[in-house]
Amino acid sequence: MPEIILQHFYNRDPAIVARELLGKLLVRIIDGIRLSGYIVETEAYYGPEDPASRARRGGDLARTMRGAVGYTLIYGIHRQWLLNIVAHPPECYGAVLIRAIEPLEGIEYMMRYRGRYNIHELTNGPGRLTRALRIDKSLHRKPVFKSESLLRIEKGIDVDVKDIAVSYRIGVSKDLDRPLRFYIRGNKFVSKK
DNA sequence: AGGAAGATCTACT
DNA sequence: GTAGATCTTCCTA
Repeated sequence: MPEIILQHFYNRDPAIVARELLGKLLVRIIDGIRLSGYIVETEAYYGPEDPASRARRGGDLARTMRGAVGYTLIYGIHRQWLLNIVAHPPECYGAVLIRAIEPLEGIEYMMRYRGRYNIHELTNGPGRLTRALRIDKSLHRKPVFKSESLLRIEKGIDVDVKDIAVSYRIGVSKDLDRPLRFYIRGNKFVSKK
């Protein structure tokens, strides 16, 4: 039986959650088919004090980032959907962006749907993985800690601390002074070295 | 009602 | 390496 990750896992600092999400299994059920992949790259985002955070702009995204943890936060940019998980201590803002996964189940389905047949180009980027897993705005604000969710996070593999690499975030024009991107060193499915 | 910004991806040179 | 595609969201008037 697959083991779901419980809600309290997300009730911590987003950087901690981002690091510990590495190796977890992202599972998507679509048309009764199970698609999945190990999370191999994440980024942590904070509240309005974070120049790269969507919380800065207010509105629904900011409210969601301060709302219940363990829920999806999905927003569009440049015609793609980006998947985040709300994660923060009580009364704070925070979310973790899922940037890349290593495909495990349903690889053929993902290839057909995305029209890409090179496995290394299937899910190595935040916009790419949402397309491969058919994730869109209809999955916004849904719990990933329930075993019946169509998009959820399950226990995956243990990642050794020494295999975790850290860098500054990618694609942001103004970053914080501390590196908030986490990825599995040497993994072939990470979006960038 | 309009405008601007943006946590990207792809194709082409 | 870089330009351009093309969409959602929020802010201002």
